[in-house]
Amino acid sequence: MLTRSEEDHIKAVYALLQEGESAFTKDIAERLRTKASSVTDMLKKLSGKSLLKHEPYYGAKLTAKGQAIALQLVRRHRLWETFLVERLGFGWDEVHEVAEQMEHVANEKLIDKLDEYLGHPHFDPHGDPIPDKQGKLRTRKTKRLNTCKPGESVRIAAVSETTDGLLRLLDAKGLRIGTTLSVQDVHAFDGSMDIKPQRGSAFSLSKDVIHHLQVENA
Amino acid sequence: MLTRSEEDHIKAVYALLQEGESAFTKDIAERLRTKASSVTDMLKKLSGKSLLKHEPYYGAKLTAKGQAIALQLVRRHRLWETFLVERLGFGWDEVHEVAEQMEHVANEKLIDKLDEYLGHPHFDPHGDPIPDKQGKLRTRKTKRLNTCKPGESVRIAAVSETTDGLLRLLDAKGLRIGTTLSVQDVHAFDGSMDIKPQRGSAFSLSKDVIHHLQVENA
DNA sequence: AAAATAAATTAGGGACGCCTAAAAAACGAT
DNA sequence: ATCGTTTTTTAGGCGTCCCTAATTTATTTT
Ligand SMILES: [Mn+2]
Ligand SMILES: [Mn+2]
Ligand SMILES: [Mn+2]
Ligand SMILES: [Mn+2]
Repeated sequence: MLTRSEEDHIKAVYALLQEGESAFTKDIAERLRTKASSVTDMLKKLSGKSLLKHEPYYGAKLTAKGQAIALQLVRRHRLWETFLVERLGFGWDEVHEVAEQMEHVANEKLIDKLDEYLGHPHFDPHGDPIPDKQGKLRTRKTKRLNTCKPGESVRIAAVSETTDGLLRLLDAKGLRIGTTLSVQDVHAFDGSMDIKPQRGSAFSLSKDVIHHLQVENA
Repeated sequence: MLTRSEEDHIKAVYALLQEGESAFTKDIAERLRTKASSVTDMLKKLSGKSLLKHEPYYGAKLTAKGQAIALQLVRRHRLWETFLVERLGFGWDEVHEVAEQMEHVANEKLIDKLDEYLGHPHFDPHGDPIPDKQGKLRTRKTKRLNTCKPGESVRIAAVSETTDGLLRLLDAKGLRIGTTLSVQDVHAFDGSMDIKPQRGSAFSLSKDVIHHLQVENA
């Protein structure tokens, strides 16, 4: 049985490995709002449990066993987020912290039944894929909105590296998962983009917003 | 913010105070499957936080503050149990351990929304009352089935001091919350009782079972 | 009232998860 | 190649929560 702290470290390593070759001490510490020395301690401990390989000074990578655990945690987190939004009526900007706690409730039957209750969803409220019981992720070909050219028509598939503030801004602009929009203009000066949702009139989005939007062709 | 262990100790004290004047170290330890010396440590700590009063050698009583916390914990525990049984389809003998973990997820909005989602239930799957947001408990006048006399007709209101084995036995006999039955005979020899459910034929229940059944007049 | 027993507390210690400060290693820029 | 900066590790320590063993207090028996 893993502790909450062990689980959070494994999840942080997993997330960082999505971005790069190796998960570095500093980045793990930053994610978990802890100190590098604490992370080193934990990497040693998890390494001893064969959940990851720690190459001192060169970061950590998950073992197959560690990755399987990470995927289960991601599964739990995203299923609970889905439950909170779809059943309890939480806003998509309110669920992360709660799911961060709920993901540590360890009971296989609970997650199986929750998954079934929700109708085996493939994506969470932020558009992130939910691993199935075997840890398999549904992949899609998406690109970031900032890479799109004027004239393109796309659908919002996910919001990446979400923060509550970003999600509230999107809410305020009426943008959500599934919203279809066309790119009207891109301004080189500030990297902003003029877009027009399928329903509603056009408006502008800053560079800071558009690179968080993962879109797929409409 | 309280730790899981602190919360479990408060809940144990609360439960024991339902039975007696004071909650004793030994009984708390037994409930939490820990040692008396560990309990003493924790009682000191909680006493320092003004959540209970510890009279060395004479047990502990909750303060108003401690009792309010205990009631919120009981509320969370029983709401999650209700969710697990009514929404996820768990058996009433399977939910205690899971709820024991979920009750420690601390988020007021979560519990408010869960309560609403479940339709503000007043009783959990075992017939135990669910405190409302203010900690108020609905009281009923119930008695234990072993105190009933032949000829009485009663309804099962709750199962007290539940264990999974007891609940499975009741399941097997078709007895659940709300079942109406009449007392046919009581055998002084072994304390067993012959009962007849409203629908179905009569059978016998052992002393060990009937004193766990809280009933109200049908 | 003394002895035996039961219950609770104190003393001391281990594992864990976190910290700060110091030392070591790696990296980037000249 | 060396210097300064950044990153990581190591060393040492603290609070929590748990334990066993020893001691103290309370209760029950004789
Ligand atoms: Mn978490
Ligand atoms: Mn999410
Ligand atoms: Mn608990
Ligand atoms: Mn219950």
